[in-house]
Amino acid sequence: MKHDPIVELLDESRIGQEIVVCGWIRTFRNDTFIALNDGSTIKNLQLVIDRENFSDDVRKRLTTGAAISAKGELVASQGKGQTTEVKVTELEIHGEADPEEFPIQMKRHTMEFLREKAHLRFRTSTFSAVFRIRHGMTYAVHKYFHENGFYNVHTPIITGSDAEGAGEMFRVTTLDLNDVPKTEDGKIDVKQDFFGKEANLTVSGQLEAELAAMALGKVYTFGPTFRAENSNTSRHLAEFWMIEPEVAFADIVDNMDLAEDFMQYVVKYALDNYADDLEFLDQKERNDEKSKPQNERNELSLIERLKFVAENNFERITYTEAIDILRNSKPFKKKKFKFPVEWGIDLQSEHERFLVEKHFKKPVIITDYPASIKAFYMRQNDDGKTVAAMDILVPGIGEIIGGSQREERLNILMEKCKEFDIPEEHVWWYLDLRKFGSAKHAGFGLGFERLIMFVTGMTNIRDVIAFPRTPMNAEF
RNA sequence: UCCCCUGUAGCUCAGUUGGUUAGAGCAUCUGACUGUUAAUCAGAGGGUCGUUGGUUCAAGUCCAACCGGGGGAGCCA
Repeated sequence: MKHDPIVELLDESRIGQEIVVCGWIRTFRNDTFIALNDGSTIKNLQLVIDRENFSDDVRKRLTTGAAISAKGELVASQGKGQTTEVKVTELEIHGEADPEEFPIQMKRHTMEFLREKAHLRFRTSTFSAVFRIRHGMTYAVHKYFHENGFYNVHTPIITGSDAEGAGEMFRVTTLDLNDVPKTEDGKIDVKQDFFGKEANLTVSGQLEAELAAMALGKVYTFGPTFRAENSNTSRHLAEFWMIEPEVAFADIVDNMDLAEDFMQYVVKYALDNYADDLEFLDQKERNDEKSKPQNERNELSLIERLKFVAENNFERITYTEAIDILRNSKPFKKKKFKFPVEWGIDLQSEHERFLVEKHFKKPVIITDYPASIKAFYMRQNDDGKTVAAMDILVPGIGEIIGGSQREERLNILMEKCKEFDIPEEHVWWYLDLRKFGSAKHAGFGLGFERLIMFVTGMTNIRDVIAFPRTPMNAEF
């Protein structure tokens, strides 16, 4: 059915035209006024039903959630809440929504309740705003990389490489689980499986992206990623989307510059293109925070935070400097930290939060971590103790980006494999890259959902993805 | 996986030291009103108190196990 998106009918320029709209009823007030939403904008269009032209029977079926289309003239509104409205002449009800059963009402629901109604939560203002912004961020990611000379690479979702050490993996198999073929010594006979070897869902496209970068120069991946960790937190998913740029002839500083420029670009894109949705989420956050104690509220509003990030440089410190700051901090001296702070140990959430939310109050890039707490492929620094790693931490979410300059020297990488107990035959292709035209290169991984949390102000990662996959949860 | 909190109407919640027939607001239904803005006003219906077992004359309330949800931690993006 040919029809006009509501987003185009809200300002005065089309007043006087005959229009057709389709959408879902948010409320039907006073037996006369329909608030209609079609997903093209967070705002509703008001339809005015002349009671004399529409029977009681028709009006009775106009309930919250029903799908309708309407034809009529767009006129200047007589009421105060909107500039335009539709004087309806024809009305069609496509699908009723039984008010006794339809669970979504024109009032506040908890995020937990809506999470159980995953098929209907798109109909709410909050989630439609989140998913419009999510789309915009997807577009902004591709736009940024395309405009900066990067090529998108589709790295495999099913992978035979298992030495990345990035986390627990989901096994992929076509073997009959009720009758698994065994070898003579009682182990699973993987030779009979689909790929003739163990296969898993990818935990990262990085190693493959490196191969592409060392030919195409600048590449990025943007795809689904799977971690079979039993993580029950507001910032972990079993299935999430990750963005992984990889750049040849780049060092750790180039990498930081790229990450910061990228973050500022996509945040600015949201501010410039999704003002209505952000305004709504900004207001929602203020309302939600009214019930919280002062010290748990954000000092800046959502939109103020985004503007701040778009306009200010990130703080850059080394791991060693971070340890010094922590050891000289008030909470350390008053023994408020639960975990010890000393050079060589990994930073805990409480330490990261102090640095980002209390000390610097802005995104922080921490570099040059001890080699022992980072992955085997990260480039060893000249001090022999640290590697050229970088994590970007943002207020409220924590780690949003993790990256590094990669070890390009074959002999050092081979030593690292030994140290980390990674058999060379598992990563021969990755090592080969260092044999033939090796060069320094760097990249990072950015959790897309964590970016969406940051941009929308949503506090649970399950509420920024349409169908969250978490332990014991895959209903839809 | 660990620690803490929590589960009462469609939704959000109250329910006292265990004690009659289980409470409110919103939603729903009926009626009134008719330029409303989460419309308003009057009335009505709506409950296996997460599940199972236990203590007790008596359990929404106490105990145990299990199942869900939330917050925090670890792992990380």
